[in-house]
Amino acid sequence: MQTLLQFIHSHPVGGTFSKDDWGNNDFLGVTARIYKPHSVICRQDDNNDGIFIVKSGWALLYRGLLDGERQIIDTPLRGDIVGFRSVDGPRLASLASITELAVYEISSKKLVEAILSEGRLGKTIACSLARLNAILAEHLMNAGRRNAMSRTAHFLLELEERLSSVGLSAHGRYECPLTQHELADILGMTTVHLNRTLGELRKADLVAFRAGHVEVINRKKLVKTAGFDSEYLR
Amino acid sequence: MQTLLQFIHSHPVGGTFSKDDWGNNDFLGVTARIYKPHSVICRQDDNNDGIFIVKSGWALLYRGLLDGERQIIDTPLRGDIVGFRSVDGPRLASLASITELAVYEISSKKLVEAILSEGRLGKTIACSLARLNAILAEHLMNAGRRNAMSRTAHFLLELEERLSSVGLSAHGRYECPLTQHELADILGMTTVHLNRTLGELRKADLVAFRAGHVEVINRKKLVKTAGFDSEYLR
DNA sequence: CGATATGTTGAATACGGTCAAAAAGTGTGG
DNA sequence: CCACACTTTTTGACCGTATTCAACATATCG
Repeated sequence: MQTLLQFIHSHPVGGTFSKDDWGNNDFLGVTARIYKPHSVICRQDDNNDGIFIVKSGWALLYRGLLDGERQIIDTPLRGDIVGFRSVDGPRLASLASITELAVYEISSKKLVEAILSEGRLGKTIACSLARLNAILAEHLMNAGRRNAMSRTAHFLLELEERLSSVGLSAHGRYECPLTQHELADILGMTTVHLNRTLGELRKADLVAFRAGHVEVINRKKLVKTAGFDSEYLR
Repeated sequence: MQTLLQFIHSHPVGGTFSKDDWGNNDFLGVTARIYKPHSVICRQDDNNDGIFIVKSGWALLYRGLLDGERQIIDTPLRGDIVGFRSVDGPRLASLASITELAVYEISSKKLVEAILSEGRLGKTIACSLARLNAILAEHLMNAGRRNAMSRTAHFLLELEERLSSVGLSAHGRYECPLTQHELADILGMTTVHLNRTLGELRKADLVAFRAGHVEVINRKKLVKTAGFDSEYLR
């Protein structure tokens, strides 16, 4: 069973981690816990303060509204850190698995202690948060200022880029287990409208999303309709 | 002229900073630079890598689309840190002043060095980023899943809370120099529709936004229409 | 095979956008 | 203090994108 330490040193774990930045803490010895597909790893408003690092699989980080609507905040992938808060307090979002999911869980308190004693770890965490920030800002642009077409196109290109940086995409193709319902909750639109939009993207030979598989067909045109620039994912 | 060090130790600078967390770095001796209203402090795609800490005044952090639309990502206020990136590279967003604005600017490189040698600073920066994360996630919920009414209500409540934590709001009243056009670019809607929405909020005696001044009238009903819970701002 | 989740399509509706113009506010110089 | 220009706010009429509701088709799974 691979420990967190071994995972951090293993081949492509995003631009997030550089080796040796994690000091020598006991939590590096933890092994990943495996969750079945569609299980809830932690729930919004819960009071446990663990932090998760995704080892493999797909997950959803989402916040619910009182009226039952939800917005998916992010789809944490291999190497992403989830759940760091600036203060003690209940969780702001829920985390659920889509596929089988392996995550390392470490105590928030211990992580903060480790940051305090090892500057490089602080930098690592700060950089990971800064990247998530950039992603959230781009999602905000999506929801606020792009129409259904370019929004959808943009997110599919983002996924490709993120997956490819952890070795899970190549040649414009990748596996994507998201349902259209989940995609809609990411993009802030209805399932029905997303479905029609995906249809249009397919008909225009830009990108095909079907059966858990995405294929970029005409990258140039797709990038143009999306207004996509991958700089924010670096 | 107050140095960054003195500022950090001065009375309410959010929950962002705790005293003594900044170690002993030369950049703590910088003094704030003053910008006139409506000046551009830095521009998206620029290659300077400075980091800004707002001392006083209102600013806008925004990203532009190719078609000329823009989405305002955040309104950094007293004590907020702007511009930290996970990697070297061009700026992802522009920063502009609305009012006269005083900001400390420090070199990204020096800050990272300081983080590496002083764990407490890493923690401080990480916490600041985590809070910004929470704010961005909430803005994403706004744009994605709340209608014009509750979205507007929600943001006005957020501003009140954020301002109050740095001593700039009390008794449900605060100064807010944002134009309706800027507010619309924050909320991802058009000026015209925002104007009508503000009218409705006023007519319903929930909150009044006029002449650079906001007044919460019926907090209970406002919180309810917004679905507002301030936990994410802690 | 039946049950449930997911995807697809159609028709009616609504929320917010677009376009245009007027009213009110702000600032500047004569 | 007024005239002028400019920005910001407000209002009206019309339009379009995305939502809603509903039905049906197609996978997926025990």
